[in-house]
Amino acid sequence: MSGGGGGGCSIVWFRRDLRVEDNPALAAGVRAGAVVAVFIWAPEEEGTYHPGRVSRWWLKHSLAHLDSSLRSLGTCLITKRSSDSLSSLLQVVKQTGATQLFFNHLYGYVVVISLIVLFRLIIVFCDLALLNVLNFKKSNEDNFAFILCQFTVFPDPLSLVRDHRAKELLTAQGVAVRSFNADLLYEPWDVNDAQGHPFTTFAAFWERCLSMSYDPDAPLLPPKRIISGDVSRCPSDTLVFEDELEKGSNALLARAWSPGWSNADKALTTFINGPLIEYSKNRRKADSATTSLLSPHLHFGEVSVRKVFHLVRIKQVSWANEGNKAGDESVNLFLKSIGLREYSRYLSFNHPYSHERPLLGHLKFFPWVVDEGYFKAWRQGRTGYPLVDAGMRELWATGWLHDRIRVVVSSFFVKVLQLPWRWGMKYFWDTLLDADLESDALGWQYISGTLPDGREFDRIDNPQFEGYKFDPNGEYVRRWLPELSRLPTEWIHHPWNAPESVLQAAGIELGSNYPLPIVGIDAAKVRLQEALSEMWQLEAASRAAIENGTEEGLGESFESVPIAFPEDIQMEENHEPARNNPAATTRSYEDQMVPSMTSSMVRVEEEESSLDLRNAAEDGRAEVPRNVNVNINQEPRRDTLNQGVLQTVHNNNTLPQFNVTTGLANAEDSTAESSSTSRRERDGGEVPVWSPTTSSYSEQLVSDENGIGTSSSYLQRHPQSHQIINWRRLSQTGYFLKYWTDYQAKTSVKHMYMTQTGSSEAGGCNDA
DNA sequence: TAGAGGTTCCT
DNA sequence: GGAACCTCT
Repeated sequence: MSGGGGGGCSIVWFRRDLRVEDNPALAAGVRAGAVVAVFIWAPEEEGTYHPGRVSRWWLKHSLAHLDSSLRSLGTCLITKRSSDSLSSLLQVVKQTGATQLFFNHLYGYVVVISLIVLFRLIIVFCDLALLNVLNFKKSNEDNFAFILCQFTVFPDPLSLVRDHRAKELLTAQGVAVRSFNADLLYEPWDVNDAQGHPFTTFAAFWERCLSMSYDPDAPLLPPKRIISGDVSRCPSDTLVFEDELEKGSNALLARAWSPGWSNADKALTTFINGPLIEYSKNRRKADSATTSLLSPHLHFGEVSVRKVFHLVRIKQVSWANEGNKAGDESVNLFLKSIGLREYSRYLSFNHPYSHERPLLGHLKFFPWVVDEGYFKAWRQGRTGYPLVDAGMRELWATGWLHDRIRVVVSSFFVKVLQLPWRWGMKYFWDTLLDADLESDALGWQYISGTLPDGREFDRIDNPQFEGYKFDPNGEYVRRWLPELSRLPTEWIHHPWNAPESVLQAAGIELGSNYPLPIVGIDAAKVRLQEALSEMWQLEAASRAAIENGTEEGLGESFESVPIAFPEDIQMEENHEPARNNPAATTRSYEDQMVPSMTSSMVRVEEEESSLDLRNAAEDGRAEVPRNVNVNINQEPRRDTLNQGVLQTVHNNNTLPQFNVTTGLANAEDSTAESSSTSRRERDGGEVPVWSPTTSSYSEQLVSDENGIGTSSSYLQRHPQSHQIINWRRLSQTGYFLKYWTDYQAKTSVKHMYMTQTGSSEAGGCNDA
């Protein structure tokens, strides 16, 4: 391996580390000599989770900022448009004569799937073939075409695996590759319990992180100067991050946000010297001004989490010396949110499929309400619950939401509306500036009760009470729901209880200019209990079938009846619902359009912005059908699908995935007549099937004595059927999961990365 | 001081 | 909804 700067240049591959400060890969490149900085834009590789409009807007500006910083240091950012990062990387190697590649780790999910149904079939029929393929690969065969093929068709459990393939491929081409941890305080494999096992609850995980025997690496300074590699034969592609339709909406984002690493740095300083000290006191406020607003910067790696950690800890020490208890508490609380981000990566490392697959087995039997009217009302902030609606309007308008409000709106989504959680996650993904697959998956699974330490599913938070908790004076609601702006605080979070005279005085006509509650909370509670009973019943039936040996596969198929992702269900009201056209691949961006910024973001006159918002709500999107707003307490109509599902459970099916497909077709037929028809299905979200066809999974579920639980109370209430997936077992079950475990064991991913990282350079290739 | 009762927080 | 933490008697 060539070291030092004497030979060819180094490529520094930027991904989600768009900064020059505390960037170990860049620092290594600079140490090694001449540098070619590269960013490859390959959104297709992200499959369903390719970046939404607001994320793309951020990326565009962040890259421009990075390029400008690199230019001032002596080089520039080469950008490439690609459908395949690896081949683009190889191309850059050839064009620049690079002999080294440096990049920083990603730990997240990589999903390379677009034709999900097709993929199901591939899995069913090609299991063995893929196994052979893997063996082939493991034999160290250096076959570029094969790896590329695998790369584009195969859903990687982890970015680490993808990166490892890049490393293998480039090493075979004579390029020395090194990667670094730049995204986490501690590598996921370094944080284990006393037995050396990964933690399965956040509190224990974070406690361990904070008591590690060594501190996270101190942040690196930016390079003083960068010697540019020869890029004369390596032209940049022009990257297009927004179309004409999106530009108008995006222009408004710039009034509130400043992407770019040095702006991130400013935001960090501002926060530490300002809101941080009152972070604990203000944590119950829905107001964004009390938060760090760092999340989009962190997502794109514009600021290093280690720098955040160090600066905040320094502040904590100084406050501790002053005896400032509130400051100390605030820091702990803020660091906890940093810890949650760490934990999301930790989970995705240890449990690669948690963005698609509930970690607890029972939820796959939950009969989700598949109602596009509900979904639309939620998206548009027209559910009739002011706090929820205000949150959804803020999200829609600004691409951002306070963490508390995220919990409120997503909890409402799952528990009250009982819409498939993956729909909501996908919508967040498309609309949040800080959309982050790992964090969002953690959040939604927490809400959906699928984490061992998450909320119980059978608990419904009442948005009215939450409203008075997080927005006691109604300011937040009034800011985002101008139609309620004149309603007294007493009624602001439950206008449906307000006397007619009060409503009249406030200019509110419920069901007309503001909806009645879309679902009554009491009705939702009843409905949720029914749904849970049904879930346990189905789960028990499935288990019985498995024990009888009549049903081998279903227990493993976590997605028995798929529900299309919302992007597949076209969101516009003026289109036929996509259930009539599930294969439609056209994407609707309408729901991502930002109609207006409002006062909280742009600090313009309240009245003007309110008008904007109102206009936007009425013009920018199709109206929510009136009937959606007035059917309070109305039970969504059930169709016969569930009977079919039950039959499916009892039937002897050797290919459960086909049931899946059939179930989808049936569902489409049964609901084709009306877009406002409600129906229930057993699970949420169209999920690519990497569920195995082997039978070991279910047995492990049943027989596992080491299973981890949800909160014990919940378990106690459902001892009869609560089978919990053991996470260690989970990671060993299923074809792909098995693949990952094998991968970890046989290629020693951990060892590989440890020996590559700068912190243990003696074990890796030398830098000279 | 044990225990009742209230409050807070929950990834 | 309930564990964990308080305050009060």
